[in-house]
Formats: sequence, C-alpha cells, structure tokens
Amino acid sequence: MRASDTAYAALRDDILHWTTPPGTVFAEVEQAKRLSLSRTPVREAFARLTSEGLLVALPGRGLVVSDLSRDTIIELFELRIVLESEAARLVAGRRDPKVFRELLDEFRLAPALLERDDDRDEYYALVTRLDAAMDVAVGSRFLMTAIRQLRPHLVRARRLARDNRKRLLAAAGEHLTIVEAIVDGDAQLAADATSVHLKKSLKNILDSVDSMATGAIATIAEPAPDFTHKNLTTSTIPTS
Amino acid sequence: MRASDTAYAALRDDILHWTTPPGTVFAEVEQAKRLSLSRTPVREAFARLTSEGLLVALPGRGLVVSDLSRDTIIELFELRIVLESEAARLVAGRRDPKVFRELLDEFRLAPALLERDDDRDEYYALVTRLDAAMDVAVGSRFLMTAIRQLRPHLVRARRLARDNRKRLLAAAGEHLTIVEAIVDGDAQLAADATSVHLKKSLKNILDSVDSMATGAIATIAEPAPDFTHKNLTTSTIPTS
DNA sequence: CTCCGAGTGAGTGTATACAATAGAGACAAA
DNA sequence: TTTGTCTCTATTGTATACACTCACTCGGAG
Repeated sequence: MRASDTAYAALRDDILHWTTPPGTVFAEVEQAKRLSLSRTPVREAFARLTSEGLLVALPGRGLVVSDLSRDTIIELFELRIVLESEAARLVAGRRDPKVFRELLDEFRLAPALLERDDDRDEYYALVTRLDAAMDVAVGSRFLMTAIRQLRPHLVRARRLARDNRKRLLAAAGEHLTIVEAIVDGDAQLAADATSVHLKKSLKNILDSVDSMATGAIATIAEPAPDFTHKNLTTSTIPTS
Repeated sequence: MRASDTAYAALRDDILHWTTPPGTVFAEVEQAKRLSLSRTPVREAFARLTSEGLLVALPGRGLVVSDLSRDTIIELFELRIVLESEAARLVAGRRDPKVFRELLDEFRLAPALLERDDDRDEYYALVTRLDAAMDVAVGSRFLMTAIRQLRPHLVRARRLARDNRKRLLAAAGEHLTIVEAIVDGDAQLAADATSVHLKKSLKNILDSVDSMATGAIATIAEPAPDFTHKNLTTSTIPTS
C-alpha cells in the first residue's frame, strides 16, 4: 500500500468518525509527523480530501474539516434522492434478475433478523450488498461517480442518526419495496420507492439532530478549543 | 499564479480542445520538461485531472486521456438532464426575479442576434450568463458540485457538434421557454423545458457524431489501439 | 485609544535526488 | 512455436531542502 493511501485512509477515517470534528485545522507538517510520513503523500491525501469536499482550504493557515450543518444535510439528501431514484429507475430496466431475486429473498427475512439486536450488523451488511448490486447494475459511469461523491458525506451524516429498532424495521420494509420493484422491472415504482425511503431516512436523521441539546451537531464532538474563537465553527466556510 | 495551476490549465486546455486526443499518454517528466516546471506541480495537475475523469491511470506507463465514446456521451447527458432539470426546478422556486427578468428580455432578442453569423459569440456569452445566474440561484452546494463535474466532459462533447443556424435558433427558443418558466416561478415547467432542451441538444451532437466517417469520434483523432480494450473506468475507493 | 505598517513565523509551493515498481523485450527451455 | 522467467528501463512514489506567501503581532504615530 502506498504511503499516500495510508495517509488518505487515516485522515478520512478520522473525519468520517468525527474524531476530527468540523473546524479542526490540519497542517501538512503536523500530520506528516503524526503519521510518520513525509509531506508529499500527506499533501496528496489533502488534495484528495479537498476535492471530495471533506477538507476546505484556509489560505495561509492550513485545511479545515468542512462543516456539516443541518442545512447541509438537507442539501445532501436533496441531491441523493435525485441521484439514487434515477439509479433505481435505471437498475429496474437493466438489472440481472437473478441477483436481485436472491436479494429479495434475503430482504423478506430481514424483519426476523432485526428481532434480535445482535444481528443488526448482518442487516447492515445486507444493505451494503444491495448497494453493491445496484452499483454494478446502474451501468452509468457518471451517475455512479456522482453518487460515490456523496457517500463520505453520508457516512458523516449517518453518525448523527440514532437507529432504533422501529426505524430499522420500517427501513427494511422500504428496501423490500424497492427490491420488489426492481425484480418486477417497474422502473417508476423503483424510483418512487427509493425517494420515499430516502425522505424517511432524512427525517430520521433530522429528528436525531433536532433532539440533541442546543440544536447542534457540535454536541457530538467539541471542536478543538483554539478554533472556537475564530469564525470557523460557523457555516460560513465556502466549499470550493 | 501557482505553477500547478499553470500546468493544470495547460493540460486541461489541451484535452478539452482535442489537441491531445483520447488515448494520448502523459508522463510526469515529459510534461514537466515541456512546461518548464518540476514534476511536483505537474503531478498535482495530473491528480486533479484524474479526479475529474479526464485522465485515467495506466499503471507503469503513465496517464491516458480518457475515452469519449458515443455511449459515454449518452451517459453524460442522461445525468446532465437529471441534474440540470432539478437545478431549474430549484431555481424557479428560489430565484431573484429581477435577474431573470433581465435575462428574459435578452433572450427575446436572441433570434435577431443570430440572424448575423458574426454575433454567434454574443449569443454564447448570453447562454453563459444564464448558466452563471442559475449557478448562483440554485443554492445547493452539492448539486452545483455535481453539475460542475460534468462541465469539462461537456466541453469536450460540444466540440463534436456542428451548430448550424437552424439548431441555434431552436436552442434560443428552448432557452426562452426555460427562462420564462423561471420568471413565472413554474418549477415543473422549468424542469421539463430543461429536459426537452438537453435532449434536443444531445440529439444534435449525436447526429454530428453519426455523420462522421467510420462511426466515430475516432475520426477526429485516432486513439492509440492498445488502450481501447483496457478497463479505463475510474478507480474505486471503498466507502469503508 | 485606534489605526497603520513592517517584521516574523508558520505554513504551503516548488525543485530535485533517490527508491520502488511494473511493463517490455530478450532469451532459453519445453 | 510457445511459454516462462529474467533483466532492463521507463515511470511513478517518497523524502527533503529551500523559496515564497500570507496571517498574526507588535510597535509607533496620529
């Protein structure tokens, strides 16, 4: 594995897991020392993270972990709904029936799976397999690229959500509807069901966010103290 | 201006103007020498172009200018239609009426503008102003980022199209309909009119492509034969 | 007390040397 | 003739020194 990949993976994980919350400032030398690498691979990792929108350049001071406000999450899902509905529509037309028929059988068993809290991970794995199957079946390079661009931000947003069993059961039902539509080749239904699912998913996240103290995401992780007096924690940082 | 920006701009222009056609292989040292720079900024430019999908890594041999086949153009427009229709829908709801009312007046005069071939550039400039106004009015960071990602590819595709006066007049009418819908705040019409416009625009490009000899874009510039069968899709980074 | 400007330092931007790697071709063996 | 391997070489990957830029600060003038 290349050193730049190591740096990229490490920094990306830190950001996605809120270890380095929005507002955290990164500098090349500092991170190079921490990761025991030279500046070059760190620099490359920074460039990748910046192009993904996870970091934002702060002229003369370094790079700051981008903000993820309530409004940003809404914008994120607005686009996600458009893209994934379209993806579902395409998949319903182009799918390999066998693959999705198997997934359908599994999703029918999902509620049983969710009865026991222990198997929650197994359900998440199933959803991941569905995503992977869709990725393959979409067959549009550009659409997939656009969807992939959203994923890191979605991972960050998901960590704000609290998945209770009720929500998971509902989600399982929504997924079932989507897969059924795909197997049936009903493109419009697949698109609409995806839209429904994602809107409910967004609502779940927003409910979690709103129920947090002081209406703020910042509660999850306190920004480093030496940045709080700057206007970094406010959402005014442009993202390229 | 930073050296890496110089390198990026130079290479990007070459690719967008088909000076370096699909299949052209770039190497860091070679380009560094040509541009009288060190490898570092060239390397950074390569990274940016790769993340935009204009270059594709060819392990051990360098980077190759990505392919732009007929099918790719269709995929490109499939996504463009989805994104820009959505953008138009949002703008119709969030627009600043004054700005678009002015644009409306200008588009009403567009046919007269197009009567003389000389003023074609002026019409292109008007379209550019419309795009810029929409960019501002959309108000969604993620949607705009996604649209911007398509632009370089669209520039490449556009150079395959032959804009005759008839097509331009029709396009002017389509634009007029879009702007009218935005001024009226009719979101659905704005979206649909955008979809219509882009589908006609795609058809125009495809007609141009198809009327070229030997099925292709390759006529413009012969791709090196040994890259066409390679798997040139962009590398996939796991979402972890 | 406020404002302006030069100094200072932290941080990025660039060049370049050296290391690692992966294709390409030659050559030998089956 | 084919196939496997070995070596060579072109190209990228990494480290590091040095140059430059800009934000922050401190001091002096108003």
